[in-house]
Order: sequence, then structure tokens, then C-alpha cells
Amino acid sequence: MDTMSDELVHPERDEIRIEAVLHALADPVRLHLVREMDRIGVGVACGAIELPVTKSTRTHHLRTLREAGVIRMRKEGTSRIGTVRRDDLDARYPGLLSAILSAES
Amino acid sequence: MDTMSDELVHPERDEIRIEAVLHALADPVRLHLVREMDRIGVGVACGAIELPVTKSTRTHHLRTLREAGVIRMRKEGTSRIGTVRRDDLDARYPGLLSAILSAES
DNA sequence: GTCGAACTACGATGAATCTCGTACTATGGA
DNA sequence: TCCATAGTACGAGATTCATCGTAGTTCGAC
Repeated sequence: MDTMSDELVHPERDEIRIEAVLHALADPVRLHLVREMDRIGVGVACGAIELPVTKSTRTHHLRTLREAGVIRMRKEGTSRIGTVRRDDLDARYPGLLSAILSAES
Repeated sequence: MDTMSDELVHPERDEIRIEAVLHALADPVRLHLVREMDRIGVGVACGAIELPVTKSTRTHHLRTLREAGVIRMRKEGTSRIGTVRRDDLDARYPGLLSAILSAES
């Protein structure tokens, strides 16, 4: 193809909505994903986080998190490297992410 | 009736789950309800907060918030007085409620 | 007692969504 | 080139959920 904008779609910081963030983090599988990404810190291959769901379900949850603006994903070979958008979330909703991630499950 | 435990059921502070709180606040109608209750501060008649939904839908949302541990409700005549459980939420998830309620909608 | 107001209970309906399996694409190594 | 790996796309099934209407309950006023 010619113009292959091969990048994944992410909302801008200003486009992140609080309802979408809360909905994304309300699911136990997605909350686990985000906790693991945050714990590891640097970009992590999303497939490396073990989950009790299949590959396609994992893809679904990662897309939900990405479209809500909670994580950022970039392609690297055949893998996807995911990071928590802590800077954007802290700027837009100060204290929210810390409060959620520090809560004991 | 004889033993009429006329009180509404609320989870104890220790029983509040973060997933339930996030799910409860992810709905725009419920988030509006909680914001109004928090703004008014003291107990407010739940029916006084105007909403674009019917009475039975309002009841459904108030029950969701109550069962998640976000609000407390007590009976007063034929009305229900609702208050945000800020003390319990702040104790269990410090900063969470402030972060959510101070977010511009 | 009777009436209205506030709220709840219950069932129905349509939409969202969590899950999966299968098929497909893309990347990199042998 | 061939193939394995990592991920996505798509459709299906089951569940959850937001919404409503109607009926029923409870309380206070008259």
C-alpha cells in the first residue's frame, strides 16, 4: 500500500472521557492488565501478561483500554508494546490512577 | 409485620469493591447523581435531583450506587435521603472520589 | 378512611459486552 | 520460500444492563 498509516488509534489527552476510563478499569481482566503494566513500568509485550482468557478476548480488552485512553500501544515486530498513559491521566484526572492502582484487589 | 428490618442494605466499608465502585460511577446518570449529592453536601432527597429518566430507572441507578457502597440511603417519610459515603470511600480508596468528582464532565 | 405523592417490584425489550472459535494478516527466522 | 509466532477481524452465543411501563406499597395530609 502507499499511505499506510500503520499506527494504532489513540484518543488525544483532551479527548479522554472519565466515563470511558472508569468503564475500562471496572473490568477485572482489564484492571489486572493495567496493574501489571504499571508494575513493570516500561513498555511490556501485552501478550506476556498471563490472563485466564483467549487471545481474541485479550485483543478485545486491550482495544478497550487503548480507545479509552488508559494505555498506549505501539507495534514492534509482531508484538505490541503497551504502556500506561500515566502522564496524560495524571494531567487530566490528578490522583485517579494512583487511587485505583493502589487499591488492594 | 413483626420483625420488619426496615433498613436498606448497604455494604460495610470493608466489603466495598473497587470494581463495583468504578462500574457504578462509569454511568453518566449515576455520575450526575453522585455529583449533585456531593455538591449539595447534606442529605438530599434523591427524587429532587432532576434526571432525564423515569422514576423506575432512577430507582435502579440509586440501588446500583447503594449496593456498590457509593451512597448511603435512609428513609424519611415517603422520601429517601441520600448521602455520598465520602468517609468510607476516602478511607478505603484515598483520593479516588475527589479525583472523579473534580473531573470536568 | 381516602387520596395523592414518593418510591419499589417486576417483567419486557433492546443494546452493550464478555467470551470464544475460526480465519486472516504480518513479521521474522530457517 | 516455508513456516511458526503474535496479533487482529469477524461472527456467534450468553450474559449483563439501561430503560420503560404497570402495578403495588408506604407514608402523610385532609
